[in-house]
Parts: sequence; structure tokens; C-alpha cells
Amino acid sequence: MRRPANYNTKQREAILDYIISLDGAHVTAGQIVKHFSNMPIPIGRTTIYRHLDKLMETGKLRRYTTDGVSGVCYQYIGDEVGCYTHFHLKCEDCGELIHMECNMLGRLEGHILKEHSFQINALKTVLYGQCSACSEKE
Amino acid sequence: MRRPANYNTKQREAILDYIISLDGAHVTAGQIVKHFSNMPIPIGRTTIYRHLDKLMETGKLRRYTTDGVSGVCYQYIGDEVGCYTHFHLKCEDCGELIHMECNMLGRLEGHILKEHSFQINALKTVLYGQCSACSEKE
DNA sequence: TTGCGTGCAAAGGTTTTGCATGGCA
DNA sequence: TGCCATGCAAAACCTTTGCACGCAA
Repeated sequence: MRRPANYNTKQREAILDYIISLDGAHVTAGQIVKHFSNMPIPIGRTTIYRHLDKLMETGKLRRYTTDGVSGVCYQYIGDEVGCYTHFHLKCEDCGELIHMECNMLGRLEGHILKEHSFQINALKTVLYGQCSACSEKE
Repeated sequence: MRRPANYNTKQREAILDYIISLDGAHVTAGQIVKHFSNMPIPIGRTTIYRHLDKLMETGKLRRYTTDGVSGVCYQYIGDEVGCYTHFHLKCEDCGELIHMECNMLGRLEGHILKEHSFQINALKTVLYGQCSACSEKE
């Protein structure tokens, strides 16, 4: 039974504050590491990576792969309720994150669990593609 | 003026044959390296990476980053048009990447396009979760 | 013969792990 | 006090580069 306590440490708070201050912008782990290495109270690589993982697992952070960017990008999505029950669509062109609530997804989860014996984790899953605004631009 | 000659070497042919034999499935550079390291006539990392780059430039291969998969994925596209019909499931416990071919996915894509005006990119999308083997272990 | 192809070794960058120490509850 | 958090160092990974040798044209 893994039940991390999530102690309230200075580092944890500082990292979360920083990501929130970016106001939804994407940031790589490397950028965060660099940011905190120049601070009066520096924070180590390891700590940053571990907190990013934890914040992902609690749904506060979303993680993306971006073509041409070395390393993975993170984005703060906050405490919005319901992120456990819906999926996310990410436009690869404009970067827009769309929260998609739809019972089609419940059926998808059910189908994959029943027919493919696989339990989807909606918190970590992001569907990539192109939004309507960007497809119209073409 | 760089104008590579693209000599017909055994290695070049072997790599292309292998990727074609995957029939549109996605494969990482690491998987290809591993595949050829166990062959009677092994092929080195360097050669494989360089051929992948070349095949990309000639348009035979598509390269894309896949969320959560370590390393970049490649796919043979040749003259073909389709082959967008399968998704990937990645087990968060054992790391296994499962290729899932299922017409449920076609319906999902159609639904999201029609009702949510979003065109899914199946090449990049990975559904996270837990596979049956790992859920049984618990 | 010429110049690209090959592959070992080593470097570069990102992420993870081991382990001793520090700090919250 | 009991864990968890922290962070250094080192390892594990993926990918690229340098360089000497091999081989197709």
C-alpha cells in the first residue's frame, strides 16, 4: 500500500509556485532545474523530477511530448474538479488543451477493459491531434 | 552541395526490409538496434541511426515523438496512405507498449471529429494504464 | 580510385537510482 | 521518533560525433 504523505516542504511549495506562476505555459524539467539552480536556496535535479512525477499523479500537472523540444514539457492545469473523469485533447499546432467530457469515453474505457484487459488511466492520458480552429486555418 | 549517393549496402537493405516487415507498426530506434544486434550479421547503432535519418529525408519513413515512450518512434509509410488505425497502450507498471488494433478506435476517431471537431493523431497518442498481467499481480 | 558507408569508442543531454543526511509530522 | 524528503554522485538511457577502416560505384 503506497500512500505518500506529501509533506509540506519548502521545495515542494517553491516548485509548485513556480509552475503556477507560468500561467499555463509549458516548461521542461531542464528549465525548472536551471531556474532553481540560480536561486538563493537551490533545489536539486532529483527533487524536481520527483515532484513533477507526484504532481502528475495527483492530476495537478500534465505532461506532454513536443516535437523538436529536447525533454518532456509540463503544464499546470490546477485543481479543476473532474479531471479524473474526462479525457484531454491536445492540439499539436496551437497547443490548446481541451477538456473533453463525453460518455463516449466511458464506453471506450469499458471496451478496452473488457476486450483488451487494459485499465485506462485518464489522468495521464492525452489524446494528441488538431483542433477545429487550426484545421480551418489550412 | 550535399548529395548523398545512397549506396545499396546490405545494411541499408536489411534495415528497410525489417521496417517494412513490421507492416506499419511503430518501432523505436532502440528496438531496431536490439533486433540487429542479435542477428548473424549485426548492424551497429550508428549505422541504424544514420539510415533512419536518411529514410526520413526521402520520405519513406515517418518519425514522431510518442508520449511516454522512451525514444523516438519510426513508421514505414512508403506509398501507403492509411495505417492510422491502431492505437498504443502503455502499461505504467511494466512499461510494455501494446499495439491495439480495433475498430472501436475508428469509431472513437469519427466521433471526436464529428462531435468535438478534433482530429486525433493516432501516431502520437498513447493511452496510459495498467495491463492485465500487472493488474493480476496485485 | 574516390568517396560514401560502417561501426567502435566516446561524448552530449535527459532522466533515474543508491545512499546518507536532513526535516516534517 | 518514524518516515518521508532531499540532493550529491553515479548510473542508465537515447542520440550524436570523431575517426579509422571497408566497400560500392
